[in-house]
Amino acid sequence: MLDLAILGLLKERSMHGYELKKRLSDTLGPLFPVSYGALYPALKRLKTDGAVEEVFPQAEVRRRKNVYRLTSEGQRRFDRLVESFGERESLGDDNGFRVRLAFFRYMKPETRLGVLERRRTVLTQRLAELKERLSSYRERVDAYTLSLMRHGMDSTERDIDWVDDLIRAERRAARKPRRPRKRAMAGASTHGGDES
Amino acid sequence: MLDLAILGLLKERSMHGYELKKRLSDTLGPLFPVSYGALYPALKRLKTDGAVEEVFPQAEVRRRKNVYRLTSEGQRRFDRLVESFGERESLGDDNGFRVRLAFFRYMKPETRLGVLERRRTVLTQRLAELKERLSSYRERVDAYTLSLMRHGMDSTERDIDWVDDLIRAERRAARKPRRPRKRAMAGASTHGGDES
DNA sequence: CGGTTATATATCGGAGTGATATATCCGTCC
DNA sequence: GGACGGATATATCACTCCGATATATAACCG
Repeated sequence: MLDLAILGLLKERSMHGYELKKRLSDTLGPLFPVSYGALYPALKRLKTDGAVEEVFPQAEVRRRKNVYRLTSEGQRRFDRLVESFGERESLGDDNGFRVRLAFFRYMKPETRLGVLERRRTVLTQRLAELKERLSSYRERVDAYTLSLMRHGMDSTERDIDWVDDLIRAERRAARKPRRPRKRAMAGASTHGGDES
Repeated sequence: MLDLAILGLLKERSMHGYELKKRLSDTLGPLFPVSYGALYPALKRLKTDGAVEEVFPQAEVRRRKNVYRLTSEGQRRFDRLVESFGERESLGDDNGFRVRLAFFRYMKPETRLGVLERRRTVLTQRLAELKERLSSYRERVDAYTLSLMRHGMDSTERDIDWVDDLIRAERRAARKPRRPRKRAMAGASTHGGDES
């Protein structure tokens, strides 16, 4: 999860921890919160595993920033993580999808479609579960819980619509390949946000 | 978080771990996922802290279920946890609000309003943050991330509307006190679900 | 009777949170 | 110029939670 985000950012260029965190928080903000307590241990882990390596900038004494570069092993790791979406990810893990979406540009079109479709499946199951619970517990729960369930269903339905838009846009782009260059994704652009 | 849910359920009646988990998953389902790996340690902790105590049902050899009862210390703990909403809870913690809502019936009207208003503040801040990021990074992010941000804003706006409905209903109920008994919360019932 | 499913508790490694500590670097106000 | 505050930068801590797994017994059913 965090690994994926780190590896994804390092694909663009080498960075140090603080910058990584800044980048993630700046663009995704509350959609994917990152804490230092997770980030620095993750970097250490990735370094141990050989997915990233430390790079020492030209000068000599500059030992205050730890700059990391993606290795080829890290490249492979990123691809593996991307493909694995939907296997380890649980019903409650919405961040996983968001992060993957944020790095969609690095994936092959088929991979993108696969991720979107698995996401759709998860959301559909969630919706079915909520409907099921609502109908069998309607009488027994209080008005607050009822409202919670209903809003949960509404939100999930909207998330599904959004994913459907993304799927449609992806299919459209697959049919008439890279023409609009800058103007892709037009259909999906009126939607935003995600999750439960 | 989990503590609050456990304590809240035990207010109704004494239960053992498995039943607790079942109850939570049955009513809240994917809106508040509970794992045994969190539940059993939490029960042990609460017992050590004196918030719950083990109760041995009449018979002698029935040592297969560990039934827990809420103590008066546990009662106080529940109240404290409820009031503390918004202090420890971060931007990313949407479960906290959901669980509290599921136990709203045990709170005083003022407490309910307080929780709702703090929730509203968090969501408003989140929305502002998303808007801010969208406007300052619009040119630099790809279409996928853009769509993600937009959907995030949409969802957050809907969440705010929902909370507003709940607040209105709460205020209404405060003005003409407990008349409709069963038919409270009418205004908020067309909405449901939550979170980014 | 044996097999499957539901009930029930426990524990483990790994990962994330929120807090805190501790530096250095940089601008700027007096 | 030097004190101060804020941004930069890394690290670690206790705690909580997740997902998986192990291990029982009870209940149902053909």
